[in-house]
Amino acid sequence: MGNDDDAGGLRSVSRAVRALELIAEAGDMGVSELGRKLDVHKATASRLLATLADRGLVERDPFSERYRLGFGLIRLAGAAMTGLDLVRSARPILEELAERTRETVNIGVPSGDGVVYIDQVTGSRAIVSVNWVGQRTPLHCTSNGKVLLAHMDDRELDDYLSMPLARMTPRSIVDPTQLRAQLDEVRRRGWAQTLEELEEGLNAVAAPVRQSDGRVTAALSVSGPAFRMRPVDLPRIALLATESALAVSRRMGYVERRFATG
Amino acid sequence: MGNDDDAGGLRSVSRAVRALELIAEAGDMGVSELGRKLDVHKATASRLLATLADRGLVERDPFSERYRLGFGLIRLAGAAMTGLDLVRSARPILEELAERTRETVNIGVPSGDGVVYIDQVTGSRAIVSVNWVGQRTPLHCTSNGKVLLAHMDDRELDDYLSMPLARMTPRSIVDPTQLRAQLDEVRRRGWAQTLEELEEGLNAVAAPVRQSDGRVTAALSVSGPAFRMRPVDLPRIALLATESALAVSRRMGYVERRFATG
DNA sequence: GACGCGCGTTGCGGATCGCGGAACATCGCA
DNA sequence: TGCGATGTTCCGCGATCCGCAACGCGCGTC
Repeated sequence: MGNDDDAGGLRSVSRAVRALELIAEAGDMGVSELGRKLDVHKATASRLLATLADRGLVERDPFSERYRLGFGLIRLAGAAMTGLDLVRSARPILEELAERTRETVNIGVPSGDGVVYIDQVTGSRAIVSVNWVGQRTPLHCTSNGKVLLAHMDDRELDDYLSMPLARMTPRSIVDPTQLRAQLDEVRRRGWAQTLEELEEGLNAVAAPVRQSDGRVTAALSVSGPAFRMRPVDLPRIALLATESALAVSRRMGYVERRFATG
Repeated sequence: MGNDDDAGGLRSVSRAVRALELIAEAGDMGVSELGRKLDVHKATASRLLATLADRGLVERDPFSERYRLGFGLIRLAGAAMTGLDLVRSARPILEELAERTRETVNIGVPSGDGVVYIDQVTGSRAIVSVNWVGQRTPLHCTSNGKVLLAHMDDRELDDYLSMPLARMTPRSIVDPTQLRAQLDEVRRRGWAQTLEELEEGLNAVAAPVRQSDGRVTAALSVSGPAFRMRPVDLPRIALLATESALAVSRRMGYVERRFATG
């Protein structure tokens, strides 16, 4: 899913990034295997991996001799996160929200045709804490994703809906018309919800985070098990999420307008 | 610090990674500036950044027009972390340790001439939770680092100690002889401590995590404010940390030997 | 043990791709 | 308006990196 082919740009660099993505998807990779997937000679793949390993972006398992993503990436990502003022500004607010709701709080941004979680705070009631940071999930079956879709340009939204929507669970919304109706509601009331649409037993609500120019560039969600986050509970939780999202937006320099619509 | 020059390998790829590291250090960067630091023509830097941006590893601030690290890196790092069995295995144990000590727990691995934290669980008493994941800190003034140094090959250790040790606080150990004595103690009693050597007011203890072959490849630490983690408290906390580290080691396939020394 | 098959790593020569220079557009500033 | 700095695009040439092939290695089979 999301094989964005080979875009333009410097060839080896492009190829290197592609290699990293492939390894990320597969978990690990051998030289010849990478060569086949990149459609290059295995000698080329070998040299590429050697370079990446030299720089610490990949490393080889001592036993299987296969390549995996390396710690260098984690270091770079750490710098990326601290460099992103969004994470910096949002952190304390996410923590407060996690404390108030006692559930897991995530903040995500659009990336490709999905949403990537860039930070997470685990609530005290979370039984098993899955770390979603860095994960990419589909837009149409996550609450964060619905928020982002709801505030997307019409053209982009049309593009997205022109592709078939993946069914992750029986309750995933895969009908574009139905999804559009939901997105209208999201815009109207200011928050989105998902009811076991990504994973069975997992509900969530999300609210938009705005940049200083008012554009929605991120979304903030509270998610938890369906038995604790029943549909009847969601409006209350969503209110807290909306407040927090607004607080983050303010930190990003957003000031509310007094226009009724935006 | 740690400008590892231009190592071998494919040129543009090497250069691209170098560029990412430079941007990580500086926070953000312009085209010409990068060109100067990489010692290439600005046209080259422009193309390089365009390619990286195309692939999502960097992105440009809409206003300042300067480049920053992008979300693509976070996505890759997320995959790297879930791919690393160390993080997977350690997570629940870190959480248990954080709950028992109510302080912040980190796990780190050596990278270059420092230690990189690859995962962290924030304890409930942590006042302000700094996210260290992805950060690189010097070996000689962190408890994790001391553990790693203590179990390093003699040659590597000599190399490290041949360079001057940075003084981060007044209490940093910068005398190689004194540090060696501490490392002996770390090996003997099985855990390391730092007393406000990295940051004033911050104490920590750490214990070694071993791979299946017995080599120490990571370290696990508990850190907190000096007034809660007084020197007299450290042995008790270190005992917990050592137990947890051993539990992680076992999950990695390590079985204790009955030899007195190793 | 010989053989075939797959993996990964090195030389090597030659085509390709990317580098550097230059020109151009833009912006801020005096 | 001129100046300096930044960033992008075009073009020709040459270093670089690719594909080939050969080699070493491990594994299973005949």
